[in-house]
Amino acid sequence: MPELPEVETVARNVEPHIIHKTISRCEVSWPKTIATPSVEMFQKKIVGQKVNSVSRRAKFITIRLGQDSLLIHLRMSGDLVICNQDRAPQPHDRATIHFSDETRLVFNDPRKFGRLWLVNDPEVVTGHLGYEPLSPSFTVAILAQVLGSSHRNIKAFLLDQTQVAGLGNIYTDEALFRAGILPTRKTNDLSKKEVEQLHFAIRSVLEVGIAQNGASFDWVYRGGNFQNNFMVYQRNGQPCKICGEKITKARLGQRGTHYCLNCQK
DNA sequence: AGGGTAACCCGGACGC
DNA sequence: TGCGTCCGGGTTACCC
Repeated sequence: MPELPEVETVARNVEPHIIHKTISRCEVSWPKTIATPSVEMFQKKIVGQKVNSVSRRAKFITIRLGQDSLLIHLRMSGDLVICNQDRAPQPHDRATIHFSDETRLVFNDPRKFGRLWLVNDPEVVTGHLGYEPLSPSFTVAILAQVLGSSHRNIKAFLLDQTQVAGLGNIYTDEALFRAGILPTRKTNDLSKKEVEQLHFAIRSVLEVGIAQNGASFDWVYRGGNFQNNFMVYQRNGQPCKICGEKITKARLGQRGTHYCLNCQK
């Protein structure tokens, strides 16, 4: 095996390092609720299985194995690290999957919010999810349809993974700003033009976020550079980058919600 | 159906 | 310096 640099990675960078490899061993060091089914079953069943493919569904990473599928949700602070056997264990390593060629896939997660599943059918985990916003099937007409069938405020709707899947608090606030829509608006009260703007905003915000490898705030919430593109998120009290008005932060649906009262209607 | 709340976590920021 | 308290990310459970 050639020299393998340690890679702090995002999902789409994992595949080339693990594809077609066979799992020889698995350690889970935080045995409370991290793994489904039980940690014991997880560790036992995963050994001997070969990686067939790596894909993504909303915020879930799906690794199809010979027999089962391994699903990973990083939540906020989770990280996947590809390394060789020389890497010393780190303080927040929660699970380590060893491959027969001595390389490893380490799940590191300071906040212990991330989750792992080993299931026969990935739909058991992801079956409840709504539309994939970057999929061609997610059209303006589809968005208009799901918005029309709900009576909630748009902020809560966008966070609901069973409707449109994959937006978290940051991307919801950023998408609503870019669409010029206040987070308190009702889903079934948006004009045709606003739905079009929202559809475009959801996609572009995710595309930029993915291109930037996500956002970093500090050493825990670390990733890429999307924070440089924040228009409203965590900018409360600061001037709007478009109109100069102070960005407002309010509590909506138990979540910090950031918006510009001038740019968003 | 929608909304509100609590729980799960813990490093960091803040106040005293 | 040191200690206590609160925050926030995503999700589920549960209640009204």
